[in-house]
Amino acid sequence: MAKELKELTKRSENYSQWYNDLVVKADLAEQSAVRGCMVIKPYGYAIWEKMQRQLDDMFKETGHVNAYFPLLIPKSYLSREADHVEGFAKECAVVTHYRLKNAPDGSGVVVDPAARLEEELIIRPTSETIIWSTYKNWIQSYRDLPILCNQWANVMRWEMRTRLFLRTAEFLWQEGHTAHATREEAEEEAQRMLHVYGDFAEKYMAVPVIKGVKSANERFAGALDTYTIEALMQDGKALQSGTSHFLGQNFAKAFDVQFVDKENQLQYVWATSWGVSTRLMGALIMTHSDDNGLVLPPKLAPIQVVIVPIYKNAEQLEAINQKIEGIVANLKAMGISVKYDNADNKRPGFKFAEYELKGVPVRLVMGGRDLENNTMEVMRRDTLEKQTISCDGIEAYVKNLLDEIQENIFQKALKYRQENTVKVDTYEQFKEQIEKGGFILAHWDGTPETEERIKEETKATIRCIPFEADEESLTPGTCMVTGKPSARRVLFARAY
RNA sequence: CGGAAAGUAGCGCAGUUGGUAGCGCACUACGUUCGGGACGUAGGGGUCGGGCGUUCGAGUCGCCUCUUUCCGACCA
Repeated sequence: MAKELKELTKRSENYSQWYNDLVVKADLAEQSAVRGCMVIKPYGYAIWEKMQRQLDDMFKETGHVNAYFPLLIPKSYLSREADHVEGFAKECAVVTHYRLKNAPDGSGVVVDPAARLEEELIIRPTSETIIWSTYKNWIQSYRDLPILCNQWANVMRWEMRTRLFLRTAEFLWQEGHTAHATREEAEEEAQRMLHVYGDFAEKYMAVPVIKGVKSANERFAGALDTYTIEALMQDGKALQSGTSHFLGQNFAKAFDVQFVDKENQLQYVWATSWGVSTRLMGALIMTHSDDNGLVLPPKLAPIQVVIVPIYKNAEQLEAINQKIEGIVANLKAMGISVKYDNADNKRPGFKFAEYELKGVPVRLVMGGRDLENNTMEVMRRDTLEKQTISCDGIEAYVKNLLDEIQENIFQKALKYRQENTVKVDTYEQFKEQIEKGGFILAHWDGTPETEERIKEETKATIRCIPFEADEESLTPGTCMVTGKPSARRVLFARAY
């Protein structure tokens, strides 16, 4: 194995170090000079674009449209909704001035003290407030409802500790903000979007997720209910991968958004918001990767197939080029993104290692032997298995293999999660089990106090109250901590 | 904002009792190679985070300062 990969493996005892190295070495992203921010590099961004496109299609299919709202939010807006103010992190970037001037001593530019803003502007940490202040003007009658808008944007939260893709000061996301005439419709919307996220995670990212509702402690500030998808990473920690909130009438009341219903009565509208971010990239990386690097699901891989020639001289390369040309064209015609890397400045072994690091699902190799035999070597990234097969019909074989890889990595992740999800009945067992990582299903008395105590003593939180559960989990029991009655088991884990 | 550590070439690091900076990777040129990150030869690149001090002399010692990383609190 190559030196650099050995280094990567050696460090894998420290998962977070391994993760960071992987992100950097696979050329996905790097730390920016700006505190806590990241530079998403072209290869990483290509993955994000694929995710974005797919999600956007799914939003459109469910009747949503895109819009865009301002980056800057007047400070007073953030004071409107009481719970939102109380619960939301105050770590925000604040704009106080609107002009620079040349420093009198010629040392560069300084902030012009005369250009102080009367009201400070906040760089959006999320857009509920600015959007609801806008919706107020869009909504008069029940005929104006529902409003089903989504925004692709960047947001900023001045996080104390950051990690590439998982928690950065600035991140890319989409936030859906909808307005409805009835409570039922809004609740339905919040759940619908959670299922869209769940489908996306499982069918495209090949990341199995548990869908459920958050406990009061973990709920979004200002929401009546927060629905979540929770994924289990390979180090046994949970990652909240997407959330959908039923906001009730809280924001409508805070921003005075009312409509006239069919009976000519004035009503406050019902709201939802939902979002996923570049954190999904973190989930993708941490769910599938191994010590050779990234493993990408074929449906999101920017390069699905890479072809590497092995040759001794220019004539041989020319012969291989000609042979490959047709195969590349056929693969492309089938909608497969393929890269033929016949660059002369890297040796084959280098290319192999590099594309493995980048998680390309399938590698095809043609050398002198293959040229004579009309064969190619096929390697699949998920299992690293190699096979030599005939060039005739290789396109169909590859197409099929991509589907198989997509399914296989999902099953592998699902198996891992199943093996690392256990039920415990006593607090002692719980404390022991939580050290091993993984999901724990346990009974809880439903009080924030007990939840808080568990968090303090074990660092574990209630990830969600799952929608789907086996019969035993839905049978009442007693809280593992207090012994009080519990309606059902809930999902615990340590989380990112 | 509390606790710990680190700043020396693009990256990762070494640098002894103070004597004027080195290694690996990467980079450039040429040649030989090419079925799992090639090798040889020859090159280019740093006034050691910043400031002050001690000293004939500071990467090394002292003080101050800045920055970053890690562990906590906060969070998609």
